[in-house]
Amino acid sequence: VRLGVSCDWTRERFTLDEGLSRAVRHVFVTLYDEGLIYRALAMINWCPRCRTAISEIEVDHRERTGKIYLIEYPMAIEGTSLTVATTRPETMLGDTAVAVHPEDPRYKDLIGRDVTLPLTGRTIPIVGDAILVDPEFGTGVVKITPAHDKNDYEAGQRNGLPQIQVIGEDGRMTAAAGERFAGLDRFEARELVLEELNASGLLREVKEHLHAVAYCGKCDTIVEPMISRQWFVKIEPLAGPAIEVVRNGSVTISPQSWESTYFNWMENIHDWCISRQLWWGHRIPAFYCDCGEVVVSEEDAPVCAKCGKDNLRQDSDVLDTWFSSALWPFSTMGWPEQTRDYKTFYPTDTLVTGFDILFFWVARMIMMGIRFTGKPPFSKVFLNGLVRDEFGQKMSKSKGNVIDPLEAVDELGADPVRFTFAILTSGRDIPLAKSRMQGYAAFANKIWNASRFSMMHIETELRSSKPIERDELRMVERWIFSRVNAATNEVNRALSNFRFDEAANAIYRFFWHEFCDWYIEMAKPVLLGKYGTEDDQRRARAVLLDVLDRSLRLLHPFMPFITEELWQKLGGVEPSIMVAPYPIGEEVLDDPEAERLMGIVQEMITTVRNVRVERGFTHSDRFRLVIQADRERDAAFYASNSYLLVELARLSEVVINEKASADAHRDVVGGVPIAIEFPEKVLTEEQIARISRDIEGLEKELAGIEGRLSNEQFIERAPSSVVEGAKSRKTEILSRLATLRQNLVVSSA
RNA sequence: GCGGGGUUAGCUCAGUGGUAGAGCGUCUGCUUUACACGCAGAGGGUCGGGGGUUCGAUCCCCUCACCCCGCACCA
Repeated sequence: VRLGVSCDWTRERFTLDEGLSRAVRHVFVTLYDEGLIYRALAMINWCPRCRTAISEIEVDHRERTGKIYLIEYPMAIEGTSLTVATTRPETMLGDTAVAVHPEDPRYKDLIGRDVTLPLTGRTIPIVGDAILVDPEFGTGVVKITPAHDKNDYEAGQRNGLPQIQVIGEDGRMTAAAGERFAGLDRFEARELVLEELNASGLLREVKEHLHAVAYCGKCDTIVEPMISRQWFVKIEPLAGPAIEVVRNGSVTISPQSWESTYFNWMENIHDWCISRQLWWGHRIPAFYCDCGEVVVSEEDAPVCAKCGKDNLRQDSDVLDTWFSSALWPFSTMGWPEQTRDYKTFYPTDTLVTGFDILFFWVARMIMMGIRFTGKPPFSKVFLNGLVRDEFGQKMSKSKGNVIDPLEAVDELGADPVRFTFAILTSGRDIPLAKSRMQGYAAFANKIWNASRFSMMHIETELRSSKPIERDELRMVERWIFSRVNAATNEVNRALSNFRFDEAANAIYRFFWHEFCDWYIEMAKPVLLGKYGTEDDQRRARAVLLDVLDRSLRLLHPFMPFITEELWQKLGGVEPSIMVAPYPIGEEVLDDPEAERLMGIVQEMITTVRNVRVERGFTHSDRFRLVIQADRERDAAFYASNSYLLVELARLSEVVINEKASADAHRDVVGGVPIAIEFPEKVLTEEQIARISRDIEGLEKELAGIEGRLSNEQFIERAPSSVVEGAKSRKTEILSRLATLRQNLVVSSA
């Protein structure tokens, strides 16, 4: 809100609202009836701290250098032994077999025999399992703990092994782990196991080992794989159509590189464990009857379908929060009723969110949306990057590099903060920097001051006065219209591609470096009544207002507060800039001739300023500028606009097509020769060196161009525009070289 | 291991098959009557290394190195 987000707060919704809860129950029951939701005993990820099952994507895998232990399991008969490798020694208490590869010549004859499980004395079999065992890894012998490892669980199923649960839901060892271990925390148990193994000489070796450890995404506790009865969504039938809509383009993901990530995940998707042993959430609408019947129903208190009893016990588990979130686009609209809201607002257009919830939320909304409404919930997804600090590091309290946006808003204002986010959003992570925000606070200030200046010269009634006659415009006015139109086109194009950085940059560049730095300065002589007629002045005011108005509207989404404030002061037609039409490009404003001529004027001004500094003249020294215009039309243009050069380049006089004094500084700008008549004849060493450097650079470039132009294949194969470009550049370099050399000759005379 | 992204100016990042850009920072001038949160000017890059395609590669292809991020993992 403080950043200027405009929402319809009457539509605020919470996933536990009654309407949304009904949608959740309806979806659950429907999927259950279709067999897409099932309850099963399976290996799941258990967080011993949260005391709940969590889904695959809530588990974070992190690389850790831990230890791997080689443990000797004595053979029952021969007095020999097998050595297994493990990173989790405490789980050996629940081992029900050891496995070897059935083709491994070292061990294959042992399959079917037994080993004694140390510390417990239990006898467990040696089995052959080609899937579980990689003979190249470790010792080629694997201990199997079907109750506490996903791969071991599957191997256990394949080999008909019993499961012994030695770690409980609280992360402590169970009675099945044996008296000495029962009640110990799983990590304390690990130490004791190692101690005892060491004491009996069975711990053969301890090595450093890099492996991934699974952590709970919410609380960072190490996850425990466990066998547990949970509810699941059979996800593949839902994933298929969700893959298809992205593949056929009915849903696009920007930046596009995320599409492959999406496919990669969706094509290897696992069934979704949706039950949670928490008290907060949507209760699972499953009811159990004493007679053993399970009733899944949308009703609050269903009766048993089999025996008719009405005192059923509801499942105590709740649903994963993402289950209800997946329904958000339509559950918030009153679905499953065909409400007016639902028909009006579903599906929507664009979803903007963080890439970190692409799987948690976006993918699931697409799957559920298609399944229950027949349409994907949106056609465009824009994923913004993670906000990082100015060096690209993740923000964290411990690093002390956190920038709180709200504090920044207090300090600098909402507009600069908002603009900074926009201009940094290129599609990757956002390296947020205080200096950046300060820079755009300066921009806000610039907007304020430019508007203040404009308002000094604008009369309010201009708003309603007759439209500007294009035929009457001066070249500089045609130019600024052409430029504001180019900026408008660029902003619109960038926004439609979700390139907020390009859009913000385009408006920043235009407003500051074209409108303020050039146009306002060029308009001043007329606005201040120094040049031109009263008509000229009136028209200049109207143009100023028009361009400022377009700029503010263009800027409004990026800086809502300041633009609204200024708009109100300017007295807009609409009640708020929020409802004023957003500018779109108008071809009639494009003006290549104005851009060409004004480009040359600007370059002339820059050249004079530049040479002024190089020659050590001050701000107030004035010189005469001689322009050699080769076309009559251009000559007329320079003549009628010479005041621009006089004012902005601080000249005494501009003359066209006259002979310049022999010792004038000569240059060529946009093909137009100019001469600046400085009062001094002799250049300093430094100035000569400077000119020589320029000459050297041009000669080098010339050599390159000549090399290309003398290459027949270049002439033949390169597009003619490129060849022509090279030729004209050559001409320009030659004339610039000639004039620069002349400057040197004069100086040595 | 599989997949994706990155390596461009001191810092953070845009960018294009045809003479390298921005913001901030740096340096030098300037009380020019909207703005010193400013104006004007300047300096600064073998576009990660190597090879290839091309008339021409920072851009396309291959390869190597390093850095991120997913996913899957060898107990």
